[in-house]
Amino acid sequence: MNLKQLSELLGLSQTTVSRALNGYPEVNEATRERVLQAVKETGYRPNKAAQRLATGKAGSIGLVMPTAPGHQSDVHFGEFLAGLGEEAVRHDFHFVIMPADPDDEVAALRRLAISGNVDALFVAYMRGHDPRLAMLKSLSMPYVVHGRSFGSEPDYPYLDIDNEGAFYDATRLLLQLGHTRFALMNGPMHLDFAIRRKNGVISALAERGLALGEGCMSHALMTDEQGLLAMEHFLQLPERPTAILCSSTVLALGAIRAVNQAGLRLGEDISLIAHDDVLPLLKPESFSVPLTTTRSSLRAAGVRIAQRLIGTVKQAGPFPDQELWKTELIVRASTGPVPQA
Amino acid sequence: MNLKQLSELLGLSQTTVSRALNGYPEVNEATRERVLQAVKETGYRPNKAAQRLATGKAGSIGLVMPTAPGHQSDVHFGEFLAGLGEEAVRHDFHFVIMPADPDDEVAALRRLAISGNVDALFVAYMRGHDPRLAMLKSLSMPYVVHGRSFGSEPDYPYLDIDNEGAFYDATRLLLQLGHTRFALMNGPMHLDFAIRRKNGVISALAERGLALGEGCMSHALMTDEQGLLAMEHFLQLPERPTAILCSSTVLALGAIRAVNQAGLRLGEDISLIAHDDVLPLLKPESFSVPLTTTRSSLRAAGVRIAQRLIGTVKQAGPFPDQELWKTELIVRASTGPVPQA
DNA sequence: TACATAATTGAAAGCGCTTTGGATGCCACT
DNA sequence: AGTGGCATCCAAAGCGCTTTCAATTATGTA
Repeated sequence: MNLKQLSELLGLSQTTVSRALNGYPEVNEATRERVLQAVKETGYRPNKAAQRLATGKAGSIGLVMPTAPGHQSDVHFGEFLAGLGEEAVRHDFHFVIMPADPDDEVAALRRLAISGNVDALFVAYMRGHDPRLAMLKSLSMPYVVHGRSFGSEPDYPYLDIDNEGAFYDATRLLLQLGHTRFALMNGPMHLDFAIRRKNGVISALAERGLALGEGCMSHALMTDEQGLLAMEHFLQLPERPTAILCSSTVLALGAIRAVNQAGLRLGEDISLIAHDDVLPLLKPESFSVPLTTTRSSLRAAGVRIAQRLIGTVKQAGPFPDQELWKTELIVRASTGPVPQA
Repeated sequence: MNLKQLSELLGLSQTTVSRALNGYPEVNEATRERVLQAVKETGYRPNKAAQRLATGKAGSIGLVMPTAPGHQSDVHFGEFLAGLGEEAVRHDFHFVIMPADPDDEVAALRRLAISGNVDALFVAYMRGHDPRLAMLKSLSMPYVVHGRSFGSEPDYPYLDIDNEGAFYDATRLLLQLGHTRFALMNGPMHLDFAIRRKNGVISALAERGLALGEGCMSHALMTDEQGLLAMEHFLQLPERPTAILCSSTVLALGAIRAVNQAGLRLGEDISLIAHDDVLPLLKPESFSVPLTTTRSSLRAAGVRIAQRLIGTVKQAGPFPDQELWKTELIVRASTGPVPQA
């Protein structure tokens, strides 16, 4: 069933039917009723490809998903997607996901943009000096970046959380508790958030004349296994750190296992603060020793970015171009005063 | 830059250029070279919407993602998607994800199909007597179901793992170790896999004249928090179970925390077998007590389903319509002989 | 009653691509 | 020279929708 058939059925022109469907004012209310009724009865749905071709709008936002054999999927991706979806469903938008080899993201993004399948782009996993920014700017298609790109001019639309501030605050809390030997368990080194979190820690320490010790910084994928390994490493250090900053509750999971296995007590022998993306599968408050965290909902960020993206496509008023969300520092039981030597 | 402009630039007809690009044989090799060269220089990309309209093929597979405010995202979804993506990227396919309220999945699936945005559908989160099957059959669009629908005639294309067999085998192992008091920590009750796993457990027990005790079965979202709660409940039972079957390593995470908090030892006081979807963030072998598991890679299933879907769209030979994958039972340290009373 | 104005409706021209159904020219072959 | 076959190429017809421009009818005004 297509427009032509439907309009013949109704004895109307395609024009009028199309207008009735799209809410144009110049069509008689009675006719509109009739059309709507017929749509219900026939189950007619406009062909999106044709609509897309005619209007240039697709009602979709595009994103690339890094993937490859052996490339580990990322919990955070799914959670973020849920946020985007939550908003998209309200506007009858959908996503076009372009899977791409992690080495090929720039090209994949360009392909996606040019494909004509999407109205706007969402970009994540930002890196320092990210090469995608230049490409995006040249594209004349709306986009929003999740995160920022350290080292690039901040003249692009983004939504980020204050990673540096979060880890600065977390570090200060631990300093106030008397800790002096710190370690940072971070995400992959090239990612923007990792860079900023590191800076937050370093600058808080520097204010007290301290620094991260030798071997007290790890960069790894954020899985529990990597958390375990990193923590085991920290615990073997001659000057064992007493305060751990951790980029994810997933990492913390493994880290805490290592602490337990070493016979140490979390919150007493070792203090730990993790960043909490509010993943539904892992609640810091239900850890056996509830975790002190810096918190910011990944999902909420997804919702917000979808709002901005969809709003821009629909020309629904101006949105702030750049948003930096503060994180909350929530103190629970995994942090305590430095143990007496 | 569109086809018309490109062809004018080359002094050829759109027909010839189109053919050159799509590998038709009736175009002179020299001309084809020339065209390809021009494409490189101009950066021309065919408009997908137009291609879609003309051919009826979109190079995409569609899926609906259940989402709503308050609806928890699911780790397994992301992992599965990674598998789909891994295969899709090889064929230059992409996904169209339709977010939908969980109550609205049938309609969302239909919208997606009719939208003309996709060539094939992938369907997951199957339920008993799933209403989507009838709709899919009426659709004349290729699809593959991940899982099955208990209670429906198995006359649809699917890929499933042998959930019943897995939990049957796991239960038998525990029976052989002398356990008699069992509990099952399952996923949401309406989901097909949960039904079959339950059946596997029940039938293995029945062979020994045993059954699940009162209150020894939980159905919940597969998060660590729910695992914790369920296990706490089990441990308070007057006839405390000694053998736990668990539908996910994520649930196991919380469950084990409860075991530890109760001062019990995993693999001694309590034996536990979990189903392992091979999530990269949670490796059963790196639990402090490595987990005995039934294993089947969710990601591999994603890859396979993508193969079938894309193969069908590309008409690349026949695929088996129904696949049932065996799981592996991998014995590690979380299972041991029943403790002496 | 005559004419301007508003309210409805349609015809037809695209959107950018694929593909059908010829053309055209060149060659071998009889 | 005449014919058929082959290799190339092209014009034009869609695919299903939106939208411009124009036509028609209904309404209101002088």
